[in-house]
Amino acid sequence: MLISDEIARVIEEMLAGANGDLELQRNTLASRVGCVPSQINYVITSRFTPERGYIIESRRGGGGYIRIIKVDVDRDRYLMHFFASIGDSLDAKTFGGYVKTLLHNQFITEREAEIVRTLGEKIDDDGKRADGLRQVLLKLMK
Amino acid sequence: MLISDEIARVIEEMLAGANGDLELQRNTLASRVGCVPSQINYVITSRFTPERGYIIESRRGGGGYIRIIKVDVDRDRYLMHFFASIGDSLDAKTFGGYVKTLLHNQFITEREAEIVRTLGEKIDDDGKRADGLRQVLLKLMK
DNA sequence: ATCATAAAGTCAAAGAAAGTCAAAGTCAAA
DNA sequence: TTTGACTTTGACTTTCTTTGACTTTATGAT
Repeated sequence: MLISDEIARVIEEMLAGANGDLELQRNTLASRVGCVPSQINYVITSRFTPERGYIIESRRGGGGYIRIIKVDVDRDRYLMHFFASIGDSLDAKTFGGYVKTLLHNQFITEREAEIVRTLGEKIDDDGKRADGLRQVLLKLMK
Repeated sequence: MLISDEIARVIEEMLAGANGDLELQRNTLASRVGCVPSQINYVITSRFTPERGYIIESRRGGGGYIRIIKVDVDRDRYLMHFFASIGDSLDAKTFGGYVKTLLHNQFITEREAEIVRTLGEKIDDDGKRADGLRQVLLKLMK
């Protein structure tokens, strides 16, 4: 049984008890579960990724922390479906369509749509475009 | 809980009760909140910066004080200046700095900042990055 | 003018967290 | 049995905070 899996289990447990919004101390967790601190980073980057619906924030120095937010993708059928339907590649035109839909359904404001369109135009790669849109959605679902 | 955050909280509170123009005694505040006087300076320089829309004045000696003014910058003028300072090429880090500044000065919301950051990460080219940010600003200035 | 006192400012050291990265280990699949 | 993905470890880096000794500036009394 892997330590990393154990760490992930503990984090998920804490996350559940914190309504999907958890703030933890890296060193504390590391010593509690018995591993080196940097392994916490490994677990987070390998398992609590944006792709899987997690948002990570952190701060160093005194009073530092790591914040893990679980985006409840199931909360909204529509968004979930939307999210899934994006796929891993998106040409510019389709991208625009998605933005329009989001705006229409009031998931984003007009200003936000402008920003997404404008920056979307600067992305060359279809994969990155899909990735970007999915990540934006995750942030907004917070 | 950080003492610096507590100090910042107290200052903001006083600032609110003083219509954005506050004069305080460093030593008095320090002893009230229980820290060394120089920590007040630390909090001011790390949190009440011009970037975030504060002006600091002070005087030493008998009857000395620190004055903190929360300033509301003129939107269009500021954006214009900002716009000009971007230039035609922007590395990822500088881009992030600009976003932070816009957020701090409340020209964009937290959500909008997230969008800009997320999509900004998907842009490879320094020129396109600068271009994108400038265009976003133009949209917001409308 | 000079000196005592009262502020605030500066700066560097120490402390407290988290981040990065590469080397070494594990293990299953080809 | 070699390869390659995934894991474990620890040294080193970066960021942020706390503290205190020392400096500078202002006021007022002698």
